[in-house]
Amino acid sequence: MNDKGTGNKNMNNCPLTYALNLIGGKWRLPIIWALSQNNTLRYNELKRKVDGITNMMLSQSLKEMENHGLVNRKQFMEIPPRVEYSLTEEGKDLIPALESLAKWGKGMKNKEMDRCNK
Amino acid sequence: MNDKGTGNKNMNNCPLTYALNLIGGKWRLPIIWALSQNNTLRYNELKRKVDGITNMMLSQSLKEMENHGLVNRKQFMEIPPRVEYSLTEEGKDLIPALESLAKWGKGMKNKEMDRCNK
DNA sequence: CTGAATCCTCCCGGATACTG
DNA sequence: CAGTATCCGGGAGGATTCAG
Repeated sequence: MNDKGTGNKNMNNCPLTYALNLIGGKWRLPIIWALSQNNTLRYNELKRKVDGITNMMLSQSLKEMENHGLVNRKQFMEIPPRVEYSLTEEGKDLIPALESLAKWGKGMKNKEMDRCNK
Repeated sequence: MNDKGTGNKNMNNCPLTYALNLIGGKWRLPIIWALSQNNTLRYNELKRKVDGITNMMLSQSLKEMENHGLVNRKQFMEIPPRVEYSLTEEGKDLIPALESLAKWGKGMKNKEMDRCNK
């Protein structure tokens, strides 16, 4: 399996680095975020929510996250094809941690603006 | 300022992405971690704690994090030169969020091993 | 509609050498 | 001791095209 994002050897025992590898990369977080706000989303719905993403990046990211147990993929044998994506329980467990990080990031952003306006 | 790591345009309003930009990259997290376990560290002490990092990466990462208000840099006008690094209050505020993420990552890692051993 | 395959570009991160 | 300067390769990410 590939280690995208923050690949690091010396901290292999660090679960933090492991977590960052799972949600790192340019698109994974936006995808998770979109999925967290909807029970299930079809491929093209997801593509529309994550603005600017290409088919390549979306399908690749989804596949990787599915392999990591973050995302459920449910395929319906129909014509036209229908595939629904959703977060697994593990994926949902991630949300609180992300919100905590987001809260911190918001604070940092404000302080940055303060610095610039001074 | 440069947007290393997970640079993303469409999610600029997302504080989560902002946070990830601050702690992304290959070395920032290991550095933060080392600093979080010591009140202050000198340059070379830090370099020894973060195994494998080069001068270039260490000084660059430190400078960026200092600019972002994560790290304090205290320089003593002495011979030989002495510089001490520490986390700012904002940097310390990050630790709980990271621990939350680490906890999640640990759980994910265990499940991955389960999958492989089956 | 839901992807896969190929090719290509850009820049992060590393090696090495040098400085006050 | 605490960094900087310069050059360079690899890999993540993107555009385009094709397929079931």
